[in-house]
Amino acid sequence: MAITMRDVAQAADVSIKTVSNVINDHPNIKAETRERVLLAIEKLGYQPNLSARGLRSGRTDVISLIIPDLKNAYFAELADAVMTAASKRGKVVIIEQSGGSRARELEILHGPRMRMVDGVLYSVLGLSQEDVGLIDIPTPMVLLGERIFNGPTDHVTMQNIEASQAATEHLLQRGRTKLLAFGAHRNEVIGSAGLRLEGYRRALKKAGLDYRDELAIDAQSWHRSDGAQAMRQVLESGLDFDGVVAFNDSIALGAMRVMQDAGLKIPEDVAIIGFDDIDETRYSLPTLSTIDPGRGEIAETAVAMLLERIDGAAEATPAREFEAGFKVISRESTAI
Amino acid sequence: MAITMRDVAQAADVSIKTVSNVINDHPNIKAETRERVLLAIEKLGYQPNLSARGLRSGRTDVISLIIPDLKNAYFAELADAVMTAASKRGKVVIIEQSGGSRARELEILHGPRMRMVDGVLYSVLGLSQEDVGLIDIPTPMVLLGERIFNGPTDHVTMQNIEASQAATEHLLQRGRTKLLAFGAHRNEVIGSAGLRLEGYRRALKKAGLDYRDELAIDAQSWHRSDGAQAMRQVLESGLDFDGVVAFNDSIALGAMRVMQDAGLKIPEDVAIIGFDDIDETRYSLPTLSTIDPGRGEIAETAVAMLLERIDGAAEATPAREFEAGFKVISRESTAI
DNA sequence: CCTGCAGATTACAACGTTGGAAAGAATGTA
DNA sequence: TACATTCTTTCCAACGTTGTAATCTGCAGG
Repeated sequence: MAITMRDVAQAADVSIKTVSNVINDHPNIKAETRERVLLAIEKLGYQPNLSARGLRSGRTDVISLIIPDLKNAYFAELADAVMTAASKRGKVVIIEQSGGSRARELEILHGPRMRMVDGVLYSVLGLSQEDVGLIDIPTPMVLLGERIFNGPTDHVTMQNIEASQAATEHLLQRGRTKLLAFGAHRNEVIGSAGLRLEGYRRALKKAGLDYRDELAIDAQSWHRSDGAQAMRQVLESGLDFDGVVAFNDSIALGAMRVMQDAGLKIPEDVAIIGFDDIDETRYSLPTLSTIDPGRGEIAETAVAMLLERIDGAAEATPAREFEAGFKVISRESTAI
Repeated sequence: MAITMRDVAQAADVSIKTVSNVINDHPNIKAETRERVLLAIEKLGYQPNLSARGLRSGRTDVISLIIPDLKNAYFAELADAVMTAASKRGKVVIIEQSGGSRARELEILHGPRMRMVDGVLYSVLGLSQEDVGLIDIPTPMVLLGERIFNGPTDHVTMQNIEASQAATEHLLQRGRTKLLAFGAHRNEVIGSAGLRLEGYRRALKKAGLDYRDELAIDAQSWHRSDGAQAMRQVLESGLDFDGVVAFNDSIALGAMRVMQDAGLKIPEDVAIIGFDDIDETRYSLPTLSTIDPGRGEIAETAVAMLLERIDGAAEATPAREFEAGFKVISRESTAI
């Protein structure tokens, strides 16, 4: 049916192996022979069978990206960055959505699909630190995110504490002192919420302010609706505040919307800063100050590390931790 | 190294083929044997080698989704819908981003990666009707979008004209008569822009209003920034209007932002409706009325059609055209 | 003219799985 | 008991490619 190496070999009057050698750029091929083979490939429109290659060589040039949810702008942008980085290096990406569910993440990690890819980028959400033993799978892996540290694999993340501290200081510098830590998970120590809360506390402390627990506002999952919901409760409770450090952009946008509905002016009455620098923050009303988490750098580094593991180039290297640089992006929502 | 069927066969004391038969649910296997094999699989943690299976059977259970850009909310949501539909049927999805470039789309369509997937869902942007000959590839394919009609393959799309007409009527019913057709491409006949403009015209005509060319506002690519940019020009020009039919949500949101900056009240001064029902429209200020294009139905149908083609179930059936149903979603931006 | 050697090409096996057909076991019928 | 029939299992080959090792070619040096 389809054209195989056999057909090319026949057309170019060489052996199948020579065709393979030409395709794989092996040394010691006469220029004239190479020419002839390439011509035949061109003429017949030959395309290699990647399943066969995968079977024989153990490589598929496919990597898997496990993320909670593509509808979430942060992950959509991360996926884009990863695919771009992978594409540069000749790899394609299979995206697997976990929904952030523990069971689903384990299912994916231990499913047969893992055997079809050369490696995995795993953005952890469902598992947590005590599950560190469960992520030791035979497929090369690079971990993303803040849920598991010091695992058996390379790990790429952002400077959560430092960035959150910087975001908080950004508001403090503008004279705001009654700052909500918006999107906290109080029982969490690591994890994005835990680390960002820690950064918030450090900034307060450095400024000589007391941490007040009632200013830490819970919002379990970080969707826009959660931010809206949480802010509605805050306003009802009559809590007094003049600034919001939101732990991601989506809840910041949700909260902003609710505050505006309630007649609060941003940034005059309340200044607000988010986290992630999703595209939308540049177009909201007002535009949202935020933290650029270095998504491009994260994706590039993660893909590069993964490929080193796959190639065995980093064989001897122990598990690495990498933190991308961040930037405070100042926009209208804190332009006081 | 890894566990193969051979190991399982040995452990269960049966032949390799019996293991294969059990895995593939072949008829005529003694319950006791099946039990024994499954136990061995469990015990050894066997995972099938998908490359080998792909080579032998010609199936990989992977489908490819070609879209312009994952950062675009519409496509992120479409990708999510497609992956969910595919996952239900045991398939995974490789996403390929084309950037909407003609060259890149052709490269993907004719690249070797096409041979690794069972089928393709191709959301056309770079190619157009006169390229219809170029999309006749050996891999089963279902076309998405409005750029190419009556191609050699199945095609799933939305009711652009009808939906745009309904959106326009939605504003007309609310007493607005000076409506911008926002995001038009005047030279286009088919394509989303062309069809949506046609729907706009039909609604005007039906209401006994004249089509005025100066109200058709160009915005080439439909990103938020294009909407903002185009609206800035409209406002500068002093054009008089009281309603906007935006041809997608992103440009609607961009335009809304610019109008608000200029002191216009929405919906009091200008009512606006978008297209696509992306998540963000539920949280913008004001929330944006829009058209739900039936994304879920589109994804489900497209995947189902593709699988029928792959299975050969629709072998005899000629190329099909399917239009998903739409809904007008009325929100604050048109709540007059 | 033979030998040695590097460069170029090829033969062969193997990767792990499944399709097809043959062989073997179990059951029913005369 | 013998034989036909059905169910169950196995044997063999093949999918298209690449790694290993072997072969072959041409040429320099003695």
